[in-house]
Amino acid sequence: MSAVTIKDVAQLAGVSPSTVSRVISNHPKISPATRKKVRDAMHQLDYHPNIMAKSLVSKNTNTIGLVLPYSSDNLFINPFFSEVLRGMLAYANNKNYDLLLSSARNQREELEAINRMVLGKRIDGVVLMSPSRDDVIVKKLMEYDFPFVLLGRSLEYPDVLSVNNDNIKASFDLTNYLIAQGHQKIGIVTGKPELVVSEDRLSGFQRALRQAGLPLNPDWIVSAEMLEKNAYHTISMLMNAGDRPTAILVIDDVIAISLIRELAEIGFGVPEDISIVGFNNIYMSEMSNPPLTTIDVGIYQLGYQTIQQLIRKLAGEDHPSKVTVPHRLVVRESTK
Amino acid sequence: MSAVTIKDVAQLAGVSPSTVSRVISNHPKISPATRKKVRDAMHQLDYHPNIMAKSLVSKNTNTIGLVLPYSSDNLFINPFFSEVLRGMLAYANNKNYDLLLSSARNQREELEAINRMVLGKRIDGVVLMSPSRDDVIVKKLMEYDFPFVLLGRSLEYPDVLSVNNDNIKASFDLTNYLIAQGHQKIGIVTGKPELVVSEDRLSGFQRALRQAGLPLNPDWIVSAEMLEKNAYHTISMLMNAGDRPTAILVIDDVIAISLIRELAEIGFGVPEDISIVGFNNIYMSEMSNPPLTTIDVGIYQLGYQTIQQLIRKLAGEDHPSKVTVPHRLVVRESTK
DNA sequence: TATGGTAGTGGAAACGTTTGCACAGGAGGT
DNA sequence: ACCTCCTGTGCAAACGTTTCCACTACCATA
Repeated sequence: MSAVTIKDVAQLAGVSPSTVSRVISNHPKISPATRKKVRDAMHQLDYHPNIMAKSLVSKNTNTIGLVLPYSSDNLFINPFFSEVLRGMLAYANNKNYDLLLSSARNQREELEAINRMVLGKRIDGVVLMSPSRDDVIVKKLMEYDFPFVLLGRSLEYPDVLSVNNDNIKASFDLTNYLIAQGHQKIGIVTGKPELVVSEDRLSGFQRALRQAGLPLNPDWIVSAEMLEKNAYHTISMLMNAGDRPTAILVIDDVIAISLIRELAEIGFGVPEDISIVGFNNIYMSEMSNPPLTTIDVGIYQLGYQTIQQLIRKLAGEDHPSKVTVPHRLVVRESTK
Repeated sequence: MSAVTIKDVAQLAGVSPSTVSRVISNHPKISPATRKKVRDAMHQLDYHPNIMAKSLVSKNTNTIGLVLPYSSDNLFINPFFSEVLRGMLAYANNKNYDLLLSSARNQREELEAINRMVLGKRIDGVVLMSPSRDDVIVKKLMEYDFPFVLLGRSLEYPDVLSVNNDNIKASFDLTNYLIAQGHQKIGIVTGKPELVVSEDRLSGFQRALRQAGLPLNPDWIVSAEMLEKNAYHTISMLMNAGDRPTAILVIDDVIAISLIRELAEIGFGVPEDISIVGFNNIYMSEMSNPPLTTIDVGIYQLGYQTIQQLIRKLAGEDHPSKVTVPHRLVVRESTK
């Protein structure tokens, strides 16, 4: 195991360690001759700086922390996450940052993990993916004045960085598409009420109905939770009521895809008997049977811009603190 | 930003920094009284050790590196990955390890990232997910005697850690299931030939056919690549030949699911007109329409045991170097 | 020729830990 | 009463960097 240090390089090049350090950090006043000598020595010894020692004194780690929140077991299984991560890594690696991952099974663990990373001086900034409203971690980070960015929700504080979609508008647009297709009786499968995103999508839906003067039958609102627990019963209730919806907006593509399958089991065809739309446009949505009409929320971009926000802040660059990633209606064959 | 160090704790507790350090690391010969004093002081100051300083001298980082390989754009989008990661994090976090993520767009970048982490003393061990056969990184790590584990392939070297499935057997089992269902004409959609996993699954398939004395019509072998490029044409060729297969084994669930949809578009029902089976049992397989018959390869376990292998090695524990995660046939409704 | 300025380099302290070694004090054996 | 041994603690060096400050040449200017 090679343990070549800056001193070895210095010795080989016939200069002092300070000079080597300066060459590494591209200090302006190093003579070209010295620079070359040192570079050659570094190369010859296959020198790589000890990052621990470096961060200990320079006080930055070129690392961004990411704690996967406890409420996200589904988020995690959900293909959503790996696409977000891909976007994050793309930007981070390009700027020479790495991602440090930890996970938590509950809020205490989440707080612990963050404390360990932040107070342990292990990372320069942190991404908060916890989609719920709870602010104890945010408060703590603000108190320490530690750089962080929120993914998937925003906060009124003007200087808190965040990256999000306009979920209200997205849901509004999606509902209006259904209305424009002639649907008058539209149901919805809602997500966990404690999540901001669920609330936003529900409210955009309601607003669109209201604006079009359409009714919202309470029987047409079911929760994803209910659906998961007892799919058959829930769907039967919905579809065998005297007045059944002709279209259903589903809070998430994954759930939409599974709903389509469950409808098929009971004998309802999509889109012949009922139209289904989802949210997110995950990779699978295009490949489902039938392909799903949905809102593309720019999953990759969400990840990409989250890290962009954070790294820009770390670099002291000026930039708006709230970023809204645009969404886009993708019409496929699950609607008519 | 709190900058409380071991010295602050020592001062408050009225002991020396060494003693504090010993309390932290549970040194046996510290008197209970001192131990309590120090613990109280730590708590009162909300002390968290500076991990950089700690690793600098102790020479371990409690961090495991993970470089996402360049050939894995699909692997990455593939829900497979997030489930593997979930397994990895579960074990790692439980043992107080974190994961350091980097990605690479080509082999040079991959090597660079590994060098940076390994030679930079940033990690204690590394997971290699690159599923192809190329050994330059493995050679380098062996040369340095740096701990690593292979995920998704094994190597003849006796002391190289690896976690894998028995893909030959898995494919053999899956094919035999189809044969037992009465299928005599079975086709296959193969993966990239340079991947070990593709090769193994193809060879298990061939072996089962041979053993049953069944023919393998060359027209019934198509590559996933071809399918992706020109699905319609490829499928038409397959299905409109005089002699068409009654079942198709597909190298990967994602591709199987998309194949089902494409067959539906041309007018072939699954499983009425043709049976389809996949590999992996990703989360979505259960929710597809129809639900997919597949081989569960224990994705979560693959991740979990990979990290287990590595951490055990780091802890100096004795254990077998090659782990094979068992697979399991999951019969659903895409076959008859 | 003396003076000042600048470009290039080295010395040494500092970052916050861990740990080998030394040492004080008390217990136990003769 | 003396020696030995053990328990618990402190001192100081070391880990591999960065960076402030000082210093040496050398050149240009007066």
